[in-house]
Amino acid sequence: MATFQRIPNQEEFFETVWEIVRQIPPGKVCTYGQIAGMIPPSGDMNPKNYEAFGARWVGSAMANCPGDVPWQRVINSQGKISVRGESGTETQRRLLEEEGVIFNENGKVDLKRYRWSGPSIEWLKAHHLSLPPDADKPQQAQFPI
DNA sequence: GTTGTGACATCGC
DNA sequence: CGCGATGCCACAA
Repeated sequence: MATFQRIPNQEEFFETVWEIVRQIPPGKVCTYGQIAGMIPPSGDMNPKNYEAFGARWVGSAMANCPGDVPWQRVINSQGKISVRGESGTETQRRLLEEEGVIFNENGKVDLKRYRWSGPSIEWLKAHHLSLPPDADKPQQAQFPI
């Protein structure tokens, strides 16, 4: 495994996504874009394009994820659930609430509080991944609730 | 080979 | 804050 700087195919990409998602601890959430940002784009693709569509591929990976992947901890950048299917949305919300994640009146999660900082640097290096852009960035923003 | 579409992100109104 | 439009990749039919 390991040692790939570009994404040979969708399967590799999916595996990497799943591996990252498995690192998310209970009670924490992560955004599609954040995960995509940890995975270097394939050499064949413009970084800009990857940035625009990488998050979707993460979503595709979730749609086909194995049973041991905590997919419920992956939400969109708005702190909202994007799972297709209403039953799926309910399931995801319930699972997160079981882990202690609180949803506000708008059905959104406070990302500033529950956002996963990302895996350890060593873990990223071991998988030849990039550091999340906002890993150590101080989080100051609104608190809509 | 063409068309449709996706578990997204961002900006504008 | 909510909703609509836009961007523009890869894959399935």
